[in-house]
Amino acid sequence: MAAPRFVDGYLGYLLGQANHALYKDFDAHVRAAGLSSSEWRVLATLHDSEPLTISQLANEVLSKQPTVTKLVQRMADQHWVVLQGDASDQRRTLVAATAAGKRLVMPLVQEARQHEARMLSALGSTEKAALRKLLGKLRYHA
Amino acid sequence: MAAPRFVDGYLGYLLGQANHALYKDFDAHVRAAGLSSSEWRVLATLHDSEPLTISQLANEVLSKQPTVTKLVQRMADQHWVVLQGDASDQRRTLVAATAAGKRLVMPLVQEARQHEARMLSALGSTEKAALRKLLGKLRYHA
DNA sequence: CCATAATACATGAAAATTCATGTAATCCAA
DNA sequence: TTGGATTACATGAATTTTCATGTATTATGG
Repeated sequence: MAAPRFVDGYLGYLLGQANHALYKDFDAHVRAAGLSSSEWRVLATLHDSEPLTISQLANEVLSKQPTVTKLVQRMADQHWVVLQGDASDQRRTLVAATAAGKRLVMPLVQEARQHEARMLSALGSTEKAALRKLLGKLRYHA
Repeated sequence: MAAPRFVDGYLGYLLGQANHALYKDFDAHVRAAGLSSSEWRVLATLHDSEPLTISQLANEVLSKQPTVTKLVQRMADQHWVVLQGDASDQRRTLVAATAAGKRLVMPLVQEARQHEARMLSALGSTEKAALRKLLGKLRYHA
């Protein structure tokens, strides 16, 4: 038998693989709706949220600020989001989902819930709770 | 109290956040060694592995085939990997880490082990085992 | 106040990624 | 066999992301 590879036991690798498995499976739905995965993450975040600043959004969607600046500019061109200055701090740009953006993403959110349920059907309810708790701990501890 | 956002309960989001937290923290070490995160993943995979084809590697590092083709070409220019045709199937290109590539990545692998241990120190040993098992299940079930 | 620092974002250039497609090698069924 | 799929990879063009930097606004210590 071959010696086990480093990556096969490495948490970063396991997390990445699990994350990718979830993402890749659902990506077809996202593309079918006419969105890129970045755009999906933005709209999934904004559709039931207060407007967020560029930086807050960058943190949410795990990207860099210039990436998000340009991403939301493209999305604004398609009228999926609106950008407006924050009156209380003129350095900030607030990003909000438009009605059109919400209409576009709503069915996907429903599909995401169903997809998640299918993925989690392999786990018992105790395991599900444990997983969420463990992921939360990891994220917090980083 | 504000209504909970969709993303805050969404598994994909939690996985992504946990993954990013792990990655972001370690990325400074990777950059300090003169590697991009893609290059780190390639060398971490190859340093204790048999040579892999481009497609196998793309699957391992969660990228697309053209991305990896060009990535390993750049890495070959720096003599971190070598590319050679597979004699038994001339369509294939095999990628292997060079001695220089291994020397470069070895200290990082050690740091990764330590970093992982620090991250996991928030969890008990039962929790650690549970986490690995759960991630494995998710990945398999996708 | 004021000068300085810090914050928030935009932008141009460079780099990386991805898509669409092309080519060559292999497989396989008739 | 052999001709049509299939597989594996490379490549050019387009897109996206990132880096480095610049500008404007807000915070803060003296």
